Amino acid sequence: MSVEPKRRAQLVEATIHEIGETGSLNVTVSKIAKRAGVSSALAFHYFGDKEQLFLASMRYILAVYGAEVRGALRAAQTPKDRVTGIIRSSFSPANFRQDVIAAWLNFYVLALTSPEAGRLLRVYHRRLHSNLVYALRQLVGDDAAPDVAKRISGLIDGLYLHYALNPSDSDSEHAEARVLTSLENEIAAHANAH
Amino acid sequence: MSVEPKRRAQLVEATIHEIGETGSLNVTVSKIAKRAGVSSALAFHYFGDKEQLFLASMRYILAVYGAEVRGALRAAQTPKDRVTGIIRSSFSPANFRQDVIAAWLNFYVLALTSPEAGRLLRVYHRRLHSNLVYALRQLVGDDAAPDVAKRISGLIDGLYLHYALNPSDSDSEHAEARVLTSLENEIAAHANAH
DNA sequence: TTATTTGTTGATTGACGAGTCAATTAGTCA
DNA sequence: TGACTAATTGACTCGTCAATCAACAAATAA
Repeated sequence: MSVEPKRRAQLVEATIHEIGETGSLNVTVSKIAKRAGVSSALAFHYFGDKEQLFLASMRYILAVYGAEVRGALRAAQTPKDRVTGIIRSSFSPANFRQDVIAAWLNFYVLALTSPEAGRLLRVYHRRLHSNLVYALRQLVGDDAAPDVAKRISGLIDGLYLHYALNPSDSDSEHAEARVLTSLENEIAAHANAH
Repeated sequence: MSVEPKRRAQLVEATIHEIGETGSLNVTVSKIAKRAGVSSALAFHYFGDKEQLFLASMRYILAVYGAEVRGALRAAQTPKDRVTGIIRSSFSPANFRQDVIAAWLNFYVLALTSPEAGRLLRVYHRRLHSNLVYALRQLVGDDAAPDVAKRISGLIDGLYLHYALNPSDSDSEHAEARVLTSLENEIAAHANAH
């Protein structure tokens, strides 16, 4: 079998680690390649240029997250299980890690300049949103679901940001619990409106 | 009077515009200086190096925001006025602008590598948090206030992030309304617990 | 007037990094 | 074995940019 997929994966993972360690996109292809154990020329050979390497790394992170969400949804029995599953996925060990979060944050910045990066993030947002809306309908009603979903996903991203700035004062369980509390508030607010 | 403060202000504002336009911290000192109408050497003369220029720009943005919050708090009559005042300040025209938000986002990234940038952001977070807690005490009780504050500030930052990615699908009133709705939820949840 | 400080710049440099390319090695198959 | 392809690299180019510096202008003081 060809070694190409393996090399691509090595380079993508090295990219994420490097971004996480440096905390910025100012990482050299040489450094990434060295971490992956290959020459920089090989990175260019496989990815064309630096931006494509970044985009591949984004897709990888998004794919990992997406797989986690799908798994949680598959295992869910009740509507509430679905929502909590989505929330839990966001704070799972695979996603809620310094280097991954640093990469996320940097990809948001990248999205300001790279149309393709923006597209990827928007696709992810839409999927997350529609998953949430679908799961929330039976909990807070069809009318409220979209707005509630925006508040929940907004809170998730905000807590990511806080964690990026201050990993010490909030761990994943803390953050997860905060979002779940908000969810309870939303459900209660809906129940009271009737 | 000396021209120094004027030049510093020109350079700081040019920095923010440049970051907003570029969408990243990959802006050259020359570009910034040209926008400010001076030579790049002058920027180095006044700020020492590029990072100091960035930090001065952060302090400027933080100062503008802080002044706005203080104004809102001064005008507030009731506890609820205080909280809504803080929330409104976050989405005021001066703060909720593409270039300012792009700068914010980039400063978060900068905080990952620059200790001083991290310090500045953490100071801002703490101030925002304590302002919120103080205002929330009478609305949701002493015990709940800190947690509620975290959820509200988390939501604010998350909506900033969403706006940075997708300015079209959410304007400042939309975002503000979302946070205010969450605030209502929190207040209602507290009322129901008694 | 002359001397001194303040403001300002153009020219320069040293380092670094993206991307290219010609050349080498490893692997495959007839 | 030999012919061919895939994988890989070291060395190089070209551009960019942060930072420095020597010099000059303009205001201010003596």
